[in-house]
Amino acid sequence: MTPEQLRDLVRTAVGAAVERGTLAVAVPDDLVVERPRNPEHGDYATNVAMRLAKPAGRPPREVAEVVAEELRALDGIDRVDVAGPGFLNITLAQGALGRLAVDVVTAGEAYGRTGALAGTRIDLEFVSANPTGPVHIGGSRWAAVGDAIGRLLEASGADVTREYYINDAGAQIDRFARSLQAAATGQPVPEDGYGGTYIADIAAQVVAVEPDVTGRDEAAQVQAFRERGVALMVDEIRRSMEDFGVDFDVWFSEKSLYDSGAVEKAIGRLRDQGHVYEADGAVWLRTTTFGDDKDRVLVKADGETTYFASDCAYYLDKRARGFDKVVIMLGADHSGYVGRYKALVAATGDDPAEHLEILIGQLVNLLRGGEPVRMSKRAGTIVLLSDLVDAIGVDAARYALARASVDQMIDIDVDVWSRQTNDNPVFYVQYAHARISSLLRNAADLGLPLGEATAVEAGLLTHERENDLLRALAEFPRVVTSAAELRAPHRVARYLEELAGTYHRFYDACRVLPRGDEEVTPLTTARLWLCAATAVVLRNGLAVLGVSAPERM
RNA sequence: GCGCCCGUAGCUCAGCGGAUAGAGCAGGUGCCUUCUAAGCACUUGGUCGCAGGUUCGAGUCCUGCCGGGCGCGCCA
Repeated sequence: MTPEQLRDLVRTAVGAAVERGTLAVAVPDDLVVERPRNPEHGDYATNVAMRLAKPAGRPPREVAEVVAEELRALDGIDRVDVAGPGFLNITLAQGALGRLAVDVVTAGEAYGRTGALAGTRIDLEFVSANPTGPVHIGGSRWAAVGDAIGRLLEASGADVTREYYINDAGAQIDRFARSLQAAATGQPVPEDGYGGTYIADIAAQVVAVEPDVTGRDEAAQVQAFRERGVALMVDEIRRSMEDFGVDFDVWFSEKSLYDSGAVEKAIGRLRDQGHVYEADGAVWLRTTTFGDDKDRVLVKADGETTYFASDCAYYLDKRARGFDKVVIMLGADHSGYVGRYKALVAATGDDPAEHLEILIGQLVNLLRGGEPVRMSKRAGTIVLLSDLVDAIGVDAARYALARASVDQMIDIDVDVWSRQTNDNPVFYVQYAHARISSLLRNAADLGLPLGEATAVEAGLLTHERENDLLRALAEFPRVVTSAAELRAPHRVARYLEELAGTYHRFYDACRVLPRGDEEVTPLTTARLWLCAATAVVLRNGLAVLGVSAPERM
């Protein structure tokens, strides 16, 4: 039995009491059934009586007794105790809990998935690093976390489009193009240009494709380096994302919004809606109407449009593509962007609370040997996502980046991370999976298939460690659901660490396979199912994080 | 100055109003002729930054302070 099923039983019990007239309240729909920390408090506990005490106008413990009485009569419940201030401590009937092992294996990949967001189309934008250089280590966090959030939303049934916004318009792209041109022609790095070694690589690639490029006039050269260079840079970024296990569905060009006239149209639309005005020679969007700190410029006095102007067009484009919700993940260095973006959405006539969600994640702190490293594209002290992957591998990198709350700043010391790969909890989790895989291989070698689900005597799983493991497995769907709701993939990681620990302790205490000439018993089979169920949950959980579940280590 | 985030064990961090606050690492002591020891058991370690408030109950919510990070451009 899962906590969800038990919650339904509790609801049924409350309803029965109301029916009977022993309790005068409305049946709550937000009641909580959870696994108590202390095993003496039963398999599950609920605070429903404490929540109902006030509406019922009776002491919590009295309400608890009433509900407990109804609950005891239900199927699958062994005992119900009233404890403390009014908790109901519930112990499930033999077998009701163990049956979960069979249910999990049967559900397989579907275990933990829900339909909570079925029918919702979500556009999820993350990373979106400028195509003026490779993705550095700061962007790696958003790659790991953003993709995991996408997987979580998908696990909740949402239709997710992963999107990368390519800032291929504007001044920084001009600087990039001029830097390429300078590198190709042997000139020094321009003022405010980019000087990393990758610039020379890209420049050489452009020249390889267009050997005569350096013979053209200045403007034509810069033009060619801009187009070819950006395309090559985007290719490189795409490759590093793919190598990291992140596949974007859409690579959206900012420049295309200008080329198609979408930016002009967006400004026109906002003007028609009465939110645009002119002052000091510039065109402004009156975002203060919608709670922003100050109004924002769309077109500068020199006639150039701002980044914000293309954002207006970009948002409208996303909505026109049919997304119900636009989610954007940004680093804390862009937190000032939230207010104006919400205002923009409101100005278009949408409700920001419904259609927009901006997730802010704290920045990574890059260290080397304990010393802070200041990254500079000019000085070449840039540390790349690929450097991290080369050092510790995709699994370890993704896991380490995703296991921290995005509200928390994290230190990445490539030296330390490289040296201490065995300290990365990912291996603890993966090891549990490899261990089970090995055990199931051995079982197969002994001619011990799992067999028919109906034949499993789940009631035999009565050992304390077995119960711990079953309860942990039962939690998984709730962990996924809440992690998805909170956009907090780190919760899945932390859960997996607990599950792995629970499994290791079970493994230590409960022999699964017969040794020597021992006989195969129904308990052997039941435990095999329990192991298989654990492997399923470890796989499903790791999959949410984009981390592999190895069969051997 | 204003906005957002953080402050929990020696270190790095979990803890979406619940019972005796947890994990990893670091330190100490044990456990492999039997399913993977990348494991397990035991053990050391806490004014949950400080002060008020809200309530049956606060690490969690509110207010004010202290300390740290980020942001407050006709930059991106």
